[in-house]
Amino acid sequence: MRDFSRSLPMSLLRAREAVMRQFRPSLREHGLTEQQWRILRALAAIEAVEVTELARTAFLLGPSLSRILRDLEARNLIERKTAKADLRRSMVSISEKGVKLMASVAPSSEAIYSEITRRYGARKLAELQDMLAELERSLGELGASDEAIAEE
Amino acid sequence: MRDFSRSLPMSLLRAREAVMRQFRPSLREHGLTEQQWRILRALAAIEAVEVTELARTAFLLGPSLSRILRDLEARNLIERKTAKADLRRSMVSISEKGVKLMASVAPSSEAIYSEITRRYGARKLAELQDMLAELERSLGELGASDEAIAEE
DNA sequence: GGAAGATACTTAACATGTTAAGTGAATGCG
DNA sequence: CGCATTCACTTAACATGTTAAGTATCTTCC
Repeated sequence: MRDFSRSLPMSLLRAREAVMRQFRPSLREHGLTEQQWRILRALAAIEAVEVTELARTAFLLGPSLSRILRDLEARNLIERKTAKADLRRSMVSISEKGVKLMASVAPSSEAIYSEITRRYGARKLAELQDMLAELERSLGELGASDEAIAEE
Repeated sequence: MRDFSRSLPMSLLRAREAVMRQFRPSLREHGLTEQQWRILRALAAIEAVEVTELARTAFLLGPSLSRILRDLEARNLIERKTAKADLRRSMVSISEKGVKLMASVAPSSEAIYSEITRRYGARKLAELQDMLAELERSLGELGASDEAIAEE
């Protein structure tokens, strides 16, 4: 069996950890986890979104998102309103306080990203991202999460 | 601010998830999580290891590993002995039952890996792994986990 | 050889990942 | 219309990630 330390999942895990290790301390100083930061960033780009759509863009599972939104709301970093037309849906948006928090984190976050780009090389980084995207495509078509296949 | 869905951390996260989505169902059928599987694979390659060294090879933090080893031991998949020379250290090894479980999982795991390689391309896969390894190197030198730097 | 510091874990506490089950609200359709 | 199905979330339960604190053992150095 292949030396598992050189398997694709391990390579991806280690690479991602190497990257996140750069960001976590800064986020932590601002009282944010990686996931909370993803949510704020996703929200900053739009007026309001449904929870399900937010889960897709922030790449979080529903249950995780549910909990995190509860906490972010308690901290007044986001706001929710139930949609008028469909009481099941709730629209989530970033609050003014959330925007301010983002503004305070963004500079250091940008600086870290720039430093990563500088060390690894911008061209190489773009190449890597392309290859990762194609890996996703290669696997996405078949192994998607909820294929309508008989549960047996 | 950069569209975060195209950021490096997200690219790596999505790619890894696309890969792991292929493996999880098979592991699950055998009652193993991804991390438990990593540990068994790491143990299969050697006679016995210290916990700290195992944490390094399986890429798990100490506390996670502590819990998982407790559970794997309860399931009789691994064995531990405290080292004679140093009572702090404990040597971990895979049990016979653990070896058998691995043997039952390995075929499907290998098949999945082969299919991923086939879909993405062996050459491309090797290239990707090289680029990931270099990303690690680029970032590892400075941002390592425990640099002896003033706590402020 | 004995106290201070370092080491190898383990526990604790809280946040998230993951799957299954629950809840209330829309939809489809006879 | 009415009832079964689907949908959009939320809760529950258990496993892991992450940081801090705890415990026992070992090492160092006077």
